[in-house]
Amino acid sequence: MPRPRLADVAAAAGCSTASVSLVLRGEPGPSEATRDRVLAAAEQLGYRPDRAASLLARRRSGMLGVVTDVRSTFHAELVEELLDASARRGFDLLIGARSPARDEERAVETLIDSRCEALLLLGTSGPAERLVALDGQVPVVAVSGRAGGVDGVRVDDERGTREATEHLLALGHRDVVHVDGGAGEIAADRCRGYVAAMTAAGLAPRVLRGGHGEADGAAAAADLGGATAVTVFNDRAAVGLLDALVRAGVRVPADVSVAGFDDSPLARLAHVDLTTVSQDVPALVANALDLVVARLDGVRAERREVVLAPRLVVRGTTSAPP
Amino acid sequence: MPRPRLADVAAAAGCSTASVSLVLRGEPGPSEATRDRVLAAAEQLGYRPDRAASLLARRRSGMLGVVTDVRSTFHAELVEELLDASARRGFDLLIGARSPARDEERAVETLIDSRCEALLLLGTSGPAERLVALDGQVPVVAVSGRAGGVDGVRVDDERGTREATEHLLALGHRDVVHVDGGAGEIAADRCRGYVAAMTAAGLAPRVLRGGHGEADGAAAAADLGGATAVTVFNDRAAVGLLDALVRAGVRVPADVSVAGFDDSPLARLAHVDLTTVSQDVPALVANALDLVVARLDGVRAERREVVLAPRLVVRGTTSAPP
DNA sequence: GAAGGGCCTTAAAGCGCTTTAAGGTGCAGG
DNA sequence: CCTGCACCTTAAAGCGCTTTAAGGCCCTTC
Repeated sequence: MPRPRLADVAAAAGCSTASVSLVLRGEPGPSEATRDRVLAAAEQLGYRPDRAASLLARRRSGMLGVVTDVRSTFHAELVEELLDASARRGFDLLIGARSPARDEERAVETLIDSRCEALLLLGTSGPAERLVALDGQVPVVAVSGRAGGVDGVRVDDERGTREATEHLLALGHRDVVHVDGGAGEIAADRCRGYVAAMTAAGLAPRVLRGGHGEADGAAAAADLGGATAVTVFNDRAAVGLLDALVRAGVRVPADVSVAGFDDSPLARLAHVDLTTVSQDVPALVANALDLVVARLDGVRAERREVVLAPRLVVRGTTSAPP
Repeated sequence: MPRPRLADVAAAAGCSTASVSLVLRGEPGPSEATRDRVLAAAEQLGYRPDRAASLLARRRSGMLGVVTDVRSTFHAELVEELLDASARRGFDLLIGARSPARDEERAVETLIDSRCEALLLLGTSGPAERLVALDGQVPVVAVSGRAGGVDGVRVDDERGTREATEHLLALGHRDVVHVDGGAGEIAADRCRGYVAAMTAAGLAPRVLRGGHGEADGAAAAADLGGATAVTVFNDRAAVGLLDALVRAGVRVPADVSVAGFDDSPLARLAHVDLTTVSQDVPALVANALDLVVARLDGVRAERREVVLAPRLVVRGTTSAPP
């Protein structure tokens, strides 16, 4: 018994393949009676549509293009979630890696070339006019990055570090420093949140030079001075800092409290147990896909930006000052 | 200018679409002259085949089914690599999760139902006759598990722990214990490797009850006795053990050396830096896909089993005994 | 020179689904 | 009783590619 096709269902339901197609996709047209018969027949035969044929007939590719920065673990997380979430919505993912050498424009070209129906740019910082032009060709959504003129989804970074800092202040810390993430919009936002919380509390902010990686965080360990608490640009740098502190015999959180940003899997490890700010990757991804789908279905034309609230996750690396 | 199709290339090359199709897929038939013209035309037009149409016409789905144990991080690694490697070979992956509640047979059913062309069973332990029967329906490859009667790819687990143990013995350790992984073929193999190395060295083996997770490893910490070195079933358990030791004030590797198994990302973290046995996930996956492809292309009929050599990765958790 | 045989090439028939335009049907209104 | 209209339904034409069977062409061979 070969697998049933549309025609088999049609035969069983006593109608045409056109009707079956309409019913199974929930399109308007067929009457209630036809609908019932078709659904019953499909169910009874265990019918499963053929994706390739469907895509072919509707002239779609079923592919979404993603441009990601190869070096970012946060992007890796986003991609992983995207892989899942987009599969659930019936899309395949084509991943275009961007690196210092191979810039975004190039990656985008390849993706468009490969019939992607829409593009998700992770952490893009391209000039607005380029993005808008691109958006003219194919729907574009900027995920976790500044979205100049195109749809975007991101977490409120400023609020994230602000809340982390406020958490430390509430614990009684006064000398709180921030290890920043170097250049870039996101690092600037996070730094701003820290500064805002400190100034609001009438305290003087102090920012240490940092970066995206473990080594950057570790390097900052020497400059803490008398600080009893630190907010760090991201989890990787925070873990580096943590490691340097432990090796130096500094107890965390007894002597120094540390808070990261991202809630990466790293932070969740039992023996790291880092207090951090969660970006809610699933929500970020789900929203991005919603935007994409809405555009593809032609439901919406105007630009939209979604800003999600960050969520402070308090774990074991923060406590009251010594 | 809409994207070129086969007919456009045919027109440009002055031949039929049939010839173009043959040439582009490297099938025999067309003459050298035709081949050249077609390739030139395709290149010139920037032709890219339409996967959906191609799959449809050749009655294939382009999908591979993978059955994985949701709880295993090692499986997660395999899946991640598979995602990549199979995409490169033009396959989509359909993942069927297996858990204590939802057994392998069920997952397999769904996958076959969804038109998968072949199945990759991760860590299966199904009875040989069931696997063979399944193999009759669709090519099956057992990855990292005992392959009863069907194609299989795995690492030599016994040799892995044997080499890890030998490494510790070579460092001068005498009192080496093994924390095992509970029931299962793999745990048994690894345990056997440890025992073999110890007996060969004229020492008495001592095996502690363990398991797959961090907690299992941590629990074993209390039972080490005077042991100066430990080989652990897998990295997760080893990290748990490590954590328990550090918290108890035991220095690693100064007081106790620890070796894991899997070379998971966990082991590679700077502040874990675990000596472990690498399974070479990319090789495992590449071999598995080779087996699948060979079967699908009908190149081979007889069963084949690939056993890869493990590789000891010496990092910072092992050193000479105190 | 006819018959036979390699080699290439191609027309045409799908693959399983979507979509569009045309064809019923039944009922209200004239 | 004929129109007109609103609703359903369906035949048929693809989507872009693969594949098969048939056809051409040009040598050989007798």
